[in-house]
Amino acid sequence: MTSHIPLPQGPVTADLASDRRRDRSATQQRILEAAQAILTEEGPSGFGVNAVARASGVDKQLIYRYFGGLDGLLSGLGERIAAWWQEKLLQGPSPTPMASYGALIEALALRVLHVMRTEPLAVQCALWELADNTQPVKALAAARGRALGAWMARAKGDLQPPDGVDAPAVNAMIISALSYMVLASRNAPTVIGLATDDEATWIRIETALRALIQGVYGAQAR
Amino acid sequence: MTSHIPLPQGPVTADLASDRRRDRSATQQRILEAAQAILTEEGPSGFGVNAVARASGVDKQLIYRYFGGLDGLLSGLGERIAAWWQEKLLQGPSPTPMASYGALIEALALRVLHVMRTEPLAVQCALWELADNTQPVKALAAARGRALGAWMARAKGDLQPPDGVDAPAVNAMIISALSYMVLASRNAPTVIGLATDDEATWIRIETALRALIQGVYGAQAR
DNA sequence: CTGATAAGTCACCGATTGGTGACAACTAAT
DNA sequence: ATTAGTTGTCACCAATCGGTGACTTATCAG
Repeated sequence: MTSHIPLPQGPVTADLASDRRRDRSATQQRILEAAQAILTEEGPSGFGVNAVARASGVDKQLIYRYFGGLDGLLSGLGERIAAWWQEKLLQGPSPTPMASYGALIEALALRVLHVMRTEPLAVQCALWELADNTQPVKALAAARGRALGAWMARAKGDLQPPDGVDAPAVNAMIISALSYMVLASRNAPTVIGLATDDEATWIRIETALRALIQGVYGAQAR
Repeated sequence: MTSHIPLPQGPVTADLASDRRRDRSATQQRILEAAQAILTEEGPSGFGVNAVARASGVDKQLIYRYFGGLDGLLSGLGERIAAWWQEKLLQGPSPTPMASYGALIEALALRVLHVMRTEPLAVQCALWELADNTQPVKALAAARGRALGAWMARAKGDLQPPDGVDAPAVNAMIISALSYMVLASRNAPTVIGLATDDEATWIRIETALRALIQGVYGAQAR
């Protein structure tokens, strides 16, 4: 936040600003941190070599040297964000084995909703995945998918969905619904007739979510 | 498609190319058509004054004269697309009064899914609404909302959702789920673990959709 | 202390963007 | 036929983009 301005740092004969010693890996780190910050704050459209160089106070030439260009930078950022997803999903109420399959999905859905609503980076990533289809961005989507899968595996135990219900399809729809509503609520005060700028609406959404899940997976053990 | 190249048309003393007589409203129409085509084919990121001018074979100066710039062009395009939405939603199986509230929502959801899957413009509009928050784009979203509402009003009759179910919230989630899945399937072969590049998966999604709706709105009259 | 090499810096490139000013060509009313 | 006003055309602008070449400066092995 404080280093967004490319410090004056003496044009010639720089004798100050040398508190930042020459350190390749530290510079790489600075670049990646700035890249993540840019994506978080400005979104995919504001992302680029120039913006990252500006925000990190590092000459863009170094981005090319260390990451080989925009694609390389994206790949590096992708790895960083993949780790971030793991952390964000796994933290919070620990995914202990659940009482029923419905409860498991409910917990997962609520967790996803919470992360999407509180983490701008999550939203920007989702947005990017929808708008862009270049390889590094696809890797981002894959990383999120893995994080979700890991969470499921940890919490599932030996629970099984009821017979006659296509659990993967239903689950995908539920996660999709939440993702879309959070994305859409960013730019519009009302989404499909729901006033998403009102906090009470999100309580209604959570309730509706429970109703949907109970409806398909049964009102069994809760 | 054929007029993407800005026809040579004699730099001086143009005696041909005058089959296109000087006609303001016709030119405006050409511009709007090209704008819609660009949005449909290239998406929001490819949209711009230069692109539209190029595609329509019209000098971009005229875009500024007749629409007052990019924002004005977007507004004009917005009106055009609002009408398009009305048409697309209302065509197909006419929204006759349904047997039950669940059946009504199911029909609406299937209609939306069909339009989203078969009309690239619908997808690009949704994408644009998510990525951009400028006024003309917001108007686009509002237009779609109105089209949906009109469909509902026409088909609803005096049906009422069962007591104890927050119908607006549930409906919004269902439409959101479908929207997100279609959007996400554009760039990724698999969405939340679902292979959306396989047509069979979409049948599963429709089935899951019915299960969800019956779950909340009851298995009553079908 | 001396070089070689890596790290950092700066000035540029071509392309593209949204946007304007000035001018030529056509149309229509007088 | 002359003229006024519209329509179309073209050349330009500043800003930004991703990307590169060439330079200075610091670090460290010998």
